[in-house]
Amino acid sequence: MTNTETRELFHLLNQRVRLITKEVNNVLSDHGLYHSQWSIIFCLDQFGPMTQTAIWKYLNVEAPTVTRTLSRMEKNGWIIRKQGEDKRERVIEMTDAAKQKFAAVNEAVDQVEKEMAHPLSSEEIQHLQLLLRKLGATEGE
Amino acid sequence: MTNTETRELFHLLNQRVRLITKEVNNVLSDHGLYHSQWSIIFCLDQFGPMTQTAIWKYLNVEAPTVTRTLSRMEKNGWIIRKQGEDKRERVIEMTDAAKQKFAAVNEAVDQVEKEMAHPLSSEEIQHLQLLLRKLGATEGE
DNA sequence: CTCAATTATTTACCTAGCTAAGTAATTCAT
DNA sequence: ATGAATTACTTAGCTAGGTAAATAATTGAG
Repeated sequence: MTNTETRELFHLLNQRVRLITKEVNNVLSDHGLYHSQWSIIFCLDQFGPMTQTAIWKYLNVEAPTVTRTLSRMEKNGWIIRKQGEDKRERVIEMTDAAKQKFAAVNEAVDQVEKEMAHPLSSEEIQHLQLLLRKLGATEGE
Repeated sequence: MTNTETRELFHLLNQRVRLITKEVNNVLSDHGLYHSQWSIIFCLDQFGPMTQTAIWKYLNVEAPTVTRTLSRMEKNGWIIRKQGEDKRERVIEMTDAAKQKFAAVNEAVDQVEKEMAHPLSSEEIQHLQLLLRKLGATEGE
């Protein structure tokens, strides 16, 4: 019985995330970005230039994923990679073009996210966050 | 202010789903399956032989995604495709081998899911489902 | 100081979402 | 009954997760 509940929950989770990603990608396509590229831009805006490791650790993604996405973004003129003090590191910065576009994209994303979150009250959003944080939280978190 | 909350929420959602998928994939790898392949097997067990369209509609995924995944599963001996009455349709069935393995895999997945959901009470799971259903629910849903 | 271990990034190769466009079978309007 | 529209599925090509293994730079133990 409770197994069924759990199944449903995970099924629902997957569906929702796909739906949301799709929606966000759709909005971002007007700006020539994809969801995960945007998440990197957002990260860079928030923290300033940062190392690739810092990025993938923050996004909770594996290193090769970030390497690949950054390559695309570099090719498309969103970011540049500079060599760090430690010569193994590559420090990622937004290009001037990216900085100029940031506000508009941010606005658009806020818009969709607000729409999608609209059926929920502020308290519900907080509660949802709380429940999600509990879900799948093994010891080390 | 509320924008930040929303951002965090979507960020968290993505992270959780990735983490969960990873965990499930890890368990499934012992059985030679991946998460989305399992979701199809589960579907077939529940509803019996079904058409590809029925599958992708149920899973809320696009048709080509299912086509590809089914090809892999066919190659690996999990399913067979039979021609339907309507010759455009292909009816998908689990193989005998798949049916034999089903119980063990189901057990293993239940196990992980239960572990991951463990920090949540039954009420919390119900509530989480409710909140997720509200999220991103546009008119047509 | 030197060499083994660690760390940052990359490469290669899986799976799995997506869209756009194609093919074959069926349905439906005329 | 025929031809246009629809439907089921596929193919091609994109993004983005993941793991395993390679390379280059740094750290650290002796």
